[in-house]
Amino acid sequence: MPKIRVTLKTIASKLGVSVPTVSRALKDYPDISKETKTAVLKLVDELHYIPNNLALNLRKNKSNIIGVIIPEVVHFFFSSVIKGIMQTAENHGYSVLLTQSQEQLKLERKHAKLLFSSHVDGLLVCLSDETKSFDHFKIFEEFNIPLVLFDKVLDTDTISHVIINDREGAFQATEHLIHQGCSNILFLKGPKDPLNTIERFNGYKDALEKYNIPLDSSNIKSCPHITRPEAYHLVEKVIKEGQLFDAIFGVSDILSIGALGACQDNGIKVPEKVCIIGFSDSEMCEITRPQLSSVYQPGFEIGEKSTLKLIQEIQHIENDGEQKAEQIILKSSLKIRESSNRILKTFC
Amino acid sequence: MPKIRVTLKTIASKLGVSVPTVSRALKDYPDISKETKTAVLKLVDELHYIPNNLALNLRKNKSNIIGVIIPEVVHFFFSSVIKGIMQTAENHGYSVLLTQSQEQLKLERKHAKLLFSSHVDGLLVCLSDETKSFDHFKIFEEFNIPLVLFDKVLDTDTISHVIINDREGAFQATEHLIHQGCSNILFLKGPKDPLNTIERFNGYKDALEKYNIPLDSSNIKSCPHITRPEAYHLVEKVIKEGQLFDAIFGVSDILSIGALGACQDNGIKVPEKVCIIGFSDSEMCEITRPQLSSVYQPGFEIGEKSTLKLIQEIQHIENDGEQKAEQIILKSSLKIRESSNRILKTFC
DNA sequence: CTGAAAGCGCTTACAG
DNA sequence: CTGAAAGCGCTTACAG
Repeated sequence: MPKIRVTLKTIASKLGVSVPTVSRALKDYPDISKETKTAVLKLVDELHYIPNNLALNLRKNKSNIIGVIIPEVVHFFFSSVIKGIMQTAENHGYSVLLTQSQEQLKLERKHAKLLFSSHVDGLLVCLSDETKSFDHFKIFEEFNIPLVLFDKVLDTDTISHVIINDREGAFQATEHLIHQGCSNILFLKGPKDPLNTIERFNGYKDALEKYNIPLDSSNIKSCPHITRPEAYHLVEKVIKEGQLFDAIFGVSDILSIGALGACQDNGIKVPEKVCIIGFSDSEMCEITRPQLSSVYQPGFEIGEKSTLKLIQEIQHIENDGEQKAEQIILKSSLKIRESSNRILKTFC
Repeated sequence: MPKIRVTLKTIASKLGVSVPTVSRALKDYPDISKETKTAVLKLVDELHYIPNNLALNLRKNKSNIIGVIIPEVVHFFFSSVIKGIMQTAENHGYSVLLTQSQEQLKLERKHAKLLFSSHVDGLLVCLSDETKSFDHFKIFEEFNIPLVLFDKVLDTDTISHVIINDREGAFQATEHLIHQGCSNILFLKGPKDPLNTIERFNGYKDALEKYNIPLDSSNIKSCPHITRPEAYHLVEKVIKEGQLFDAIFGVSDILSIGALGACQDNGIKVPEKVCIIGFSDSEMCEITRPQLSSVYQPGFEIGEKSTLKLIQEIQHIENDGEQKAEQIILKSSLKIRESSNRILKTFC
């Protein structure tokens, strides 16, 4: 036989007082007799009273829940972001309702609606690659529910967002390759062009320009599904066809790792003949031989900063403040490892 | 100025009918006039009415939320489990409230309480390594809120759980090493011994016994933090000290990968001199050279099956059924790759 | 110091 | 076919 949940009513009737009195005793109200307070606290403890958040939320019109829509969970970068979100949310008394768009606009829409009806206090979204407008988030704006975007965003100056400086990161990576003596650099990208891929490409271009290296469009290669075998076969094909190159820059580590494998299996020494660098600095970079250089993308920090910004907006709104959108740009940084380092070789 | 949320009241007053009538019109009640129904539906559409789940939940005493406590998010295996949970939950109309214990009993406790007060309909837990009892989950049992454990469990026949056959998986891995001609097999384990590590050790022992290989306790090595550098340095030390071995079985891929690096950097050929196999079959296994053999642990399926079991229990309870605990054991399987394969070498 | 009343948004017997 | 009433568990002005 399951127990009946202990409510304020249970306690009130056991004590012969009213429900509001119990409620007040629990919340350290100024006017409340010492006796009732201690009696209430004693019973609360004995009966293991746990407040019903559902009722609280309905009453206060506040759920203390943050909704999250993320394209993919099984991914080093995104899971780091989630961790940053969860830890920050928890520290501020919020819970996290997590959903996954799987890069589909349809699912993103569905989850936005669900999270709205669940009365989340705020929403954290990394847009799917299919998303080209903010239509489905309009209700959040209308009802003053804060929305903060991170990582993959669209151009906006009305919605706060946290991104990294993709262009600068890609610039540094490309410049580094050039400093290693490379000038014929393959650029491996995904299929569609979300804003951050475009920015990475711009960074690549910037660096070439700075060093007066003409941009060769045949050096731009696309891996529609962003998988390792895809990059492997693509680079292998390039090699077999005799196209020359002395470096590879992949917009994602997994692409660079596929490229590395293709070079190795076709007798091209890395970094001696070809330098390779990736993007994200996932844990896999330390596992390849040679270890893979990469542009570090601070996932945890992105989660942390977006959540802080969101909570700040939530509190601001609760105080009836006007809200202005803010763009937060985090710094990426170069992690040079063996795959692009012709000077020193380190191990482990 | 934020809009006021549209409620049944808004619609009722615009239409000059009562709130219950609107409610009934929306839910396809039998007795309801065609006219009111169409009028209501029209307004619902125009005003973009979205029901308030908070109110619904309070009323129905059901949240359609599943609580999840997982030790770590940034982890290939766990994130696969989470994906399985989320997809299955979503397909059945449930949302997921995700929390992370970080392997700490203290946090697990805290989250259990929080999830209880959030009135989750059921709870999915992978126990932290520190957890030695079910005390903090007792309230769920008392109030008939289903709990399903997965992966890391304690011995129980009152709580349903989904695990893999760790012992069998480890047995197969060890037997495979023996078939490769190995007989002096290092066993790398973590610090504490959660049930699944013990089972993996038992599988290792079983295989040695079957082939009459004496168990050498100096072959059992511990990596307290389960990190790659740890395993690297441990195995390097073993090599430098001249302890002989011809194979390594790590209870986690990351340990085996560290071990692989140590062998390679110390001139020990893999798999020629030493065969190596890991556990989990994470994506990293395909990235090392040689690629790492591993015992596949079906993460997505574990998430899927636990969620299905949980939902089944939730529905069973809603129908006042008695509940019996079930143990679901999923099969692991061997993924043989280069690191333990002396016969054929494959690439890519 | 404490109780009665009202209300958050919804649903469901009970009347009519 | 529809409304008035009650209630899910809580909080907060309003009286006294």
